[in-house]
Amino acid sequence: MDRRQKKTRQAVYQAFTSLLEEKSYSNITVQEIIDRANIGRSTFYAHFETKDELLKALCAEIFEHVFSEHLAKERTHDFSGGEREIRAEITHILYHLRDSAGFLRGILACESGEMFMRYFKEYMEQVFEGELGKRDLGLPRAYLLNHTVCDFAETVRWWIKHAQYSPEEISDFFFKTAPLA
Amino acid sequence: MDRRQKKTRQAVYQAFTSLLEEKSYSNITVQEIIDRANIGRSTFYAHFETKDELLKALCAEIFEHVFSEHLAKERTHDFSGGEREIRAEITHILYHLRDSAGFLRGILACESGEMFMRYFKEYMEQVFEGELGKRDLGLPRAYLLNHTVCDFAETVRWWIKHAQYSPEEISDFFFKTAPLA
DNA sequence: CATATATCGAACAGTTTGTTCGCTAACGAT
DNA sequence: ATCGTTAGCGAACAAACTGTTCGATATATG
Repeated sequence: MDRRQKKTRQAVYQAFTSLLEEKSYSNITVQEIIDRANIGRSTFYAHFETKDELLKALCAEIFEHVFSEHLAKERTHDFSGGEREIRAEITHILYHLRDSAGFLRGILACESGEMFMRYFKEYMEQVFEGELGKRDLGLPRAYLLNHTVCDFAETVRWWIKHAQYSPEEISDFFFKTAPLA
Repeated sequence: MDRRQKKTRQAVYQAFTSLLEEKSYSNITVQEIIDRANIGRSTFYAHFETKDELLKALCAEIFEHVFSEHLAKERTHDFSGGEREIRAEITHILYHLRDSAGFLRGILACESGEMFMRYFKEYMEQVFEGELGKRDLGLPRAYLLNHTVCDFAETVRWWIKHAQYSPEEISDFFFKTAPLA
């Protein structure tokens, strides 16, 4: 990709995340992003159709990082077998998420979080897809998957607000109630 | 309150909910609400500062209804004792929510569903406060409460999207994984 | 160097928002 | 029934934001 394009995208991501740490998503205007990124108006629209598309692209970038190991595993069909593996994977993801805590705090600050959470859950679905408990609780599979994914996502959200816990502790919390056995 | 004011508020609520059944919150403009409610522009702004304030007021109105029984119980210090009572109460709340399903679909289908969910969870905290399982799982109480509240809220959100289930079935689903025993 | 392409930024039309203000209509207390 | 008070009306307005266009300029890449 052209160096200029990379520079522009980087400036936009940077401006956007720094704005997200100050105010909620819906109160941020394209104009503010443009001003802070120091780019021309038409340049922004050459890269992103809307503010929503920008958020989507940014989330994809973040998740590319957070889920990199999982996606690599999937590509090589190296599906994890037991509970030990999924525990390790979850803890791993939590470590990655902790690195982005600043950005997450901004984007999860109330209203703005919804969209991030939606994308996050999409990725988590892939992680939990084959890991749902074998014990049949008499629940629709779709319900169980949604339950587990939301459980984890809300655990992460809670963690961001109560930052005193370690990834291992949070992982423990999650597995104490999750129906993954 | 002045009859005229009541009439105006009613017209606005009505217009807003009917719009929410057609399109998502963020795509509804104040102008549309005004047009459908058949009121003057300045009249709307005399009642509500912003669209968000309107949503807030409407949520408060809805919850006043949905949680009326629970709030009455709390006022008379008639705290429920066993699992049977809380199950009945949850089912009751689900029945109330089903009545507002059209409105909920609109409000949950976008970014600002977050706002509704936040208010909803606030109320649900009161409901679950004294009902957390006695079995100590070694989890912080704040975590457990958040987990349970989010679990229920997400169950409701899932239900709105998969409307083929009855309140009783959804209540069963919820209690199969909830740590309330 | 030469060609392609990214950026710039001003200008534009179209929306939406929130406020103001003079007028009219409805209310409710006496 | 009257009368002072209050609510609603709606046109007009300034301000902000959006998304697009276009010619000029700067930069990248082969």
